[in-house]
Amino acid sequence: MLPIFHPVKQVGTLVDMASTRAEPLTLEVVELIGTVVARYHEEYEHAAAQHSLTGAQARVLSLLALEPLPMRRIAVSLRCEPSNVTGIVDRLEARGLVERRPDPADRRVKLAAPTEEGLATALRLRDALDFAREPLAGLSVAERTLLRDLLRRMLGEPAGS
Amino acid sequence: MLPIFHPVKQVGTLVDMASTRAEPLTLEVVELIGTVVARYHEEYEHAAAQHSLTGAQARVLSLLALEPLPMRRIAVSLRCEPSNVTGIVDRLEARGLVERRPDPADRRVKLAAPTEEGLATALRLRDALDFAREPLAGLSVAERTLLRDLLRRMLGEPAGS
DNA sequence: TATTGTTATACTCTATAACTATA
DNA sequence: TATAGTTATAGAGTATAACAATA
Repeated sequence: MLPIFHPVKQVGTLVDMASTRAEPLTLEVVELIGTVVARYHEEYEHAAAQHSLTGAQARVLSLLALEPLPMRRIAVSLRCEPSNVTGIVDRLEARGLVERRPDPADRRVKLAAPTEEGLATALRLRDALDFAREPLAGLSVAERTLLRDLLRRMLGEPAGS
Repeated sequence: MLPIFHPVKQVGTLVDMASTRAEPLTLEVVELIGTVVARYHEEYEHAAAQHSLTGAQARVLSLLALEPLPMRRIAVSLRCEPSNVTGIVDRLEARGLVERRPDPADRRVKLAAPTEEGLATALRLRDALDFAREPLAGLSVAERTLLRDLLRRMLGEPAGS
């Protein structure tokens, strides 16, 4: 697994409650997705913790590893209030993983950018996130293609290759 | 979507970083799973918020709706320290959604159980979690079966029906 | 002694509102 | 006037450590 995110812990509760709305197959798929979500978060939090980062800090650092961003844009990506980003970047900056630079085009803007050490940490973080990559290796190319198309359709995306 | 969980916000960052380890197909599946995870959490948090519950509170309430549990068991399910459960159950109890009962078999134990109102809230919460149920309806039975088997294999579970 | 639940403490994330400096 | 970022504040979740009651 690679992307982003936060805490998660438990699986399989509501699904078990008498449901009159969905048949067993659908419920089982829902349950499996719940398990995937749980696994995903555990992997992510664990990988972050290995670098003494919280989930939010790891998300921001990973985001900035792609490109430096204004504080505002970080908030949009994280879907949180801009005021929260101040603290998260403060902590990353205090650890020397991120720095704030002025934006030549707009003096109101501060661009958060990873330091060399921050970039290295982000790369190591990514390599630690093997949740999806490893289990996916057990599927053939045809199966992964199938899974991709099914997930795309489930997410309402175009199914094409 | 039904089960459990917590915050999540952003998708698709680390995946985009130059990866020398996985080919494009696998990375795309990983990205899609990240999107599923994000969607899952948004749905869950939104459903919880509709009942003025936090994600953690909704998780615990949903868990107890299946069966009353000792505080310790709740902590195990949530994968957090038992001391945290005290506060979460406190808040649910203050709202009249949960109550603490003695365990006749062991006087050290307190069983957390949903009140009638708590049970009703848990059921309404479940009904609000349509993330998986609804998009899954767009897949045929054969496709859902396929998705189920692929997810099972990805999670290292037996693939049988 | 070991276990259950709680309390006390400290840190992080979160949203809201008010503030500043720019635009 | 509007926007970017910050500060101040308060609530919630989290872990750690120490505690009382019970086993």
